[in-house]
Amino acid sequence: MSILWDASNFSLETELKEWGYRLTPQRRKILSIFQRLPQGKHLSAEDLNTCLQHQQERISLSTIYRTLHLMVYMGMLRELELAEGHKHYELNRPYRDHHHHLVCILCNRTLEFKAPFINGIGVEQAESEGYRLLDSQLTLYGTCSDCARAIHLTVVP
Amino acid sequence: MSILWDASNFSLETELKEWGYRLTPQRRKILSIFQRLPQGKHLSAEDLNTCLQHQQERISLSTIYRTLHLMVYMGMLRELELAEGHKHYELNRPYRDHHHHLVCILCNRTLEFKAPFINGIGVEQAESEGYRLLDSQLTLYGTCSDCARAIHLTVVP
DNA sequence: AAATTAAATGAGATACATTATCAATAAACT
DNA sequence: AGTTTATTGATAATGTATCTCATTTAATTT
Repeated sequence: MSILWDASNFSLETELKEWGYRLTPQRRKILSIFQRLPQGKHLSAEDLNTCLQHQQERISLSTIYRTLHLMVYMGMLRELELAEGHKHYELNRPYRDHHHHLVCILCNRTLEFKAPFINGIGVEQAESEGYRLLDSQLTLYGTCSDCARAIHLTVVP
Repeated sequence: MSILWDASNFSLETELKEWGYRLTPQRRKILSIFQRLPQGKHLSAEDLNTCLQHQQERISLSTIYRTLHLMVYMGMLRELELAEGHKHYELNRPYRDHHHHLVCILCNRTLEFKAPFINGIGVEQAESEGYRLLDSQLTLYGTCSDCARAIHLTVVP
């Protein structure tokens, strides 16, 4: 299985069945929220929770975390390690908008950029070690120009 | 400033002074631990804490966290975002062993690999946005062959 | 060499994200 | 419909990291 699966011809039900998992309303609902998310938008577990509450859905935090893990494991979601102290998730759709991140370690401002050939490196490296690749992320850490300027007026946290 | 600085001709004292920070025994001690670490080895804040205790050094956790942040900011350390739920740190010595990671999201087994040209992409992208690049990390997430085999006998956490 | 001042430290409290436990529930299969 | 077993929900527990503030100390000045 490659990370390049197509979101359009995709059934949560058959995907779950393949792995021996069950189709539940909670899993259906959570996936549908990610599928309706605008390009480049990603949610934390807490974000997802409040989002569900706004839709009058009551899914426990335990289930939210469990479902996120499951969907990362099955390759439906990407888990983003940014710099805010909690993880973010988004649909894993490399065909449409697989992207990477440039993060300011001081203010956490994050810019996205594309680097299509990274995926090739990832697949090659993973397969050579016998891994099934789920996601590849290039993250650049630095300081943005605003912070570089501000740092001389204040102290590092 | 580039991320390609040379660890051999390097003085913590002058580096700190350049940024307007003070040289303290705690900072000296913490850096020296990283400098004596074997290739490819990285420590979490907790690891560092127990390591210091074994050496009869008593440095508070607050100071440990503050020093790690400071040294990442000054470019002496890399902060690694792997999959264990806490960050790891290692000396930032791109000349000698700048490497990337392939992580199994189930057992956290981590392999290192090199991809020298990644750095070029990083510098280019960061500079085009006015960032000062501190580190670039390509992280591949997947499942290793052992876990892929084991998963059919058990349940996803 | 003492006095000054501002950065740095330590200890503890605190916040926050995530995981564990376990009884109750409900998919999927017979 | 009945059975099995994955899944859920509520809550407690864990663990990483941050905040606060009084105390200490490095660097600078007199």
